[in-house]
Amino acid sequence: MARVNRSAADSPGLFDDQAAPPSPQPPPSPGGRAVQVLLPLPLGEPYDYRVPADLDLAPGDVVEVPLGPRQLIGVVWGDEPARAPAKKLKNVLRRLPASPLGAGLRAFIDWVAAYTLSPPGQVLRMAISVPAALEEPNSHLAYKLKPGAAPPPGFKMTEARRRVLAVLDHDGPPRTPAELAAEAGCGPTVVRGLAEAGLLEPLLLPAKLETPPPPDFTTPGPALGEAQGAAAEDLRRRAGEGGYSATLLDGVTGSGKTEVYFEAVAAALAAGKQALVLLPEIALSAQWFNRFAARFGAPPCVWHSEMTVTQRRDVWRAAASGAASVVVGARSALFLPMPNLGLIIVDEEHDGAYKQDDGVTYHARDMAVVRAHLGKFPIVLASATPSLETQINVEAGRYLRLHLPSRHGVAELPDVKLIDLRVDRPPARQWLAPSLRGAITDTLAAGEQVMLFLNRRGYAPLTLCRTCGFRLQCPNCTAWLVEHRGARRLQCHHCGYTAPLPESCPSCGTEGSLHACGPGVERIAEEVADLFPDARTEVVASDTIQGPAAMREAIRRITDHEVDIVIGTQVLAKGHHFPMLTLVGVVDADLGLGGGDLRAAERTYQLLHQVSGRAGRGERAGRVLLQTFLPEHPVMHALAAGDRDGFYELEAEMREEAAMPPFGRLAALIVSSEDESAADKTAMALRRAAPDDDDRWMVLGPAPAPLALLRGRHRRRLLLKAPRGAPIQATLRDWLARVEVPHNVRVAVDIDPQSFL
DNA sequence: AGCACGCCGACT
DNA sequence: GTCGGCGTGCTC
Repeated sequence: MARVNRSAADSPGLFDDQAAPPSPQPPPSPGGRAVQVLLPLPLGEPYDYRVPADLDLAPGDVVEVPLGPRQLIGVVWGDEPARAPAKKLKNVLRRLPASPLGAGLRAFIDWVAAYTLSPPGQVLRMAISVPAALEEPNSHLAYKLKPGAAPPPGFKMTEARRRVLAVLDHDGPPRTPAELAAEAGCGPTVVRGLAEAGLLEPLLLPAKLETPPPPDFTTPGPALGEAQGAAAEDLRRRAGEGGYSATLLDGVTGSGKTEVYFEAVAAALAAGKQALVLLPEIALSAQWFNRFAARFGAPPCVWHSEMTVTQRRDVWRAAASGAASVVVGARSALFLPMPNLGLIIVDEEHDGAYKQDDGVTYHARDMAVVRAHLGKFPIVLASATPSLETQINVEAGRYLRLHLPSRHGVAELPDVKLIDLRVDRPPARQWLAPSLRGAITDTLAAGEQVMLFLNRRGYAPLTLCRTCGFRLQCPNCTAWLVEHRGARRLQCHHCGYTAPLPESCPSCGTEGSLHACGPGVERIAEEVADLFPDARTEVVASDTIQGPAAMREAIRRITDHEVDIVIGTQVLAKGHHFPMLTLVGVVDADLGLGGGDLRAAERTYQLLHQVSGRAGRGERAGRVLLQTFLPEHPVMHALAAGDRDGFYELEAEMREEAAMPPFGRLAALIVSSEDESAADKTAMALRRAAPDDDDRWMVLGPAPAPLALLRGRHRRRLLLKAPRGAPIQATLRDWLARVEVPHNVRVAVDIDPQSFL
C-alpha cells in the first residue's frame, strides 16, 4: 500500500489495522487552529480545543470532545486562538451530523445565561437535550422480494404470508417491516417469519427524516368579525414583514384569540418562516390541537417534557432542519433550534407554568420576548387576564395591544355572584352553602351540568389528633400531609412522600382520634354524593387522571354529558368548552389569598376568572357562585362586578406604591443545606455582605423560604429589591463573590421570582 | 455533571 | 495490613 507525503506528525501507520490504542496527542502547535467549545455542563465558560487539520469547524457546529476521562458532546462557541495553556489542549474528536446551532440561538443562550446568572453550559443543555437527535439518523431495515427464492421445506404458505409477498410483488419500493405488515393487514410476526424463511431480502435504507406534514397556510382562515379581522390583519402584516414587535392580544375565551393568532402563523409560514407556539400545559390541550388541525389541515409538531426520547428526537431534528414549520410546546420548546424562526406566540401568557423554578430559573414568556428581539421577529402574547407585567409594558408603550371584544356581544363573564360564607353558612363539617346547594338542585333539574372548583387535591389538607393536637407533617418538608382517602394514604404534595394513614395518633397513641380538617376535592365529592345521590359525579384532579389519554377521556365524558357534577382542581380551569355546563361553584374562592404573596391577588383573580369562564359557553347562560369569607376583597369585588380594568388599576397602584414588580425588580437568593445551621450561617454571611447602597438596593431577609424544609433541605431566602433598570446581575455577582459558601450549602439565584411569602 | 484522587473506619 | 466510605476539586 503506497502512501505518499505523510508528514512526521502523522501516525506512523503502525496501529492502523489494530484495535485503537490510546491515541497519542500530537504535540501542541502554536499555529494550530483552535475553537472554543461550550459543553452542556455548569462550567462557566467554553473550553479550548485544537482542530485537527482534516476538520473544518465553524461556530454552531456540534462536536464531540474529550473532557478528562470521558467524551462529551458540545457546541463550537467561538473560533479564536486558544487561551488555555497549549499542553492542556486536546483535539476535537469529530463533528456530529446535526444541523449547526444558529447564531441567533447561540446569542439567546448567552443572553439567558447572563440574565439568570447560570453557567452558559447549563442553558445549552436545554437546547441539546436529546443527544440522539445529534447523531446520524439510524438507517433502517427494509425488505424486498428475494429473486428466485424458494420456500424451505416444511414452510406453510399461509394466506397472510401470501398477502405480504403480494404487496412486494407489485412493483414499488422496499418497505419496512411495519409498513409491510400494515399494507398486508397482518401482524409483524408474519413478516419476520418470511424473512427468516429466506423469502425476503433485507436491505438498509438510509434513514428517511420524519418530515411532518406541512400545514396548509394558503387556505383562507375562517371569517372573522370586524375587530378580529382588523387584529388578524395587523398581526399578518407584522409576521409577514418580520422585524421585532411585541403585541398583547387581549381577549376572553370565545373572542377568537386563537383564530386571530393562527392568521399570524399563516403569514409567517407564507413568508417562509418557522413559528413557535408556547402553551402552558401542552399535554392537556387536546382541543387546541383540533383547532390547529382544522385551520391548517395537519397537526403541528409537539414538544413537551413528557414525550418519549424517540418522539423528542424526531421533533428536534425536524425543528433544526427547518422541516417543522410550526412547533407547539411547553416552555422548554423555547430552546429548540429553529433556524428560520420568525414568529413566537405565547398563549395564556399570564400563566405561572411559564416560570421554571429548578435548574436554570427562567420565565419563558419574558425569555420568549428576548428571543424575538434578538431574532428580529414579532412575538404575540395572548391572554384574557394578562399579567400585570404585560399590562404595564403596554401602558409604557413597550408592547402594542390588540383588544378583541367578545364576538357575541355578551358580557365577558357569566353572571358572577358571591356567597358570603359568614352569613350563608354550610352545615358543620360540610362545605357547600345552602344557596349553592339550591343552585345545584336547580341546574340538575334543568338537565344541565355543574362544575365545583376547589384547587386542592385529596380528601383533607390537614389531619390532626383531637386528643393531643398533633398534626401529621411531612418529615422532609414544611408541609402538612394530605389525606388521600381513595388511596388510603397520606401524601406530601411537595416531595412525594407517602405513608399509610395511621390508626392511632403517632404522638399520643390514642386510637381513632385522628381528625380530617378542611376539604379537598375528594371530600367535596363525598358531600355531593350524599346530597345528590342520583347525580353522576366525577373528580378531575392531576392525581385521579393519569396521562393525557385519561384527560381526553374525562373531557369527552363531560362534554358528552355523561357526568352531571364534575369536581375539579386547576387542571379543569383551562380552555375546555362544555356546552351543557351552566353553573360553576367555587368552593373556596379565598384559597390563594392567604400568605401575603406579592401576586396572590393577581393570580387569584386570573384563576377565578378562568374558572368562571367555564360556565355558559354554549347556548345557555351561565352563572358562577363564589364562596368567600372576604366578599369585600378587591378580587371578589372585581369578579362580581366584571371590572377587570378596575382591579388591575388598583393592583398596579399598590405595587407602584411599594416599588414592587413590575415597578421595581426583585431577585431572590435561596440558601439551602441539609444542615440547618450551615444554611443559617451562610444566609447571615450573605446578609452582612449585602450591597449597602441603601438608596438603590434593599435587602430583605434572611427569612425561612416558603417551604423552609423541602425534600430534606433547609431553606432560607434573601430578597434583593432594586429599581427598574438597575444592574441587578452585576450587583448579585459581586455580592456572591464576597461570600465564602461552604460545600454543603447551595445558593440558588432566582431573578424575577414569581412566588414567595 | 461525572469521575478520580485522597484520606479515615471495619474487615480478611 | 487492605477495601471502601464519600468529601473536594478538576476537566480545555
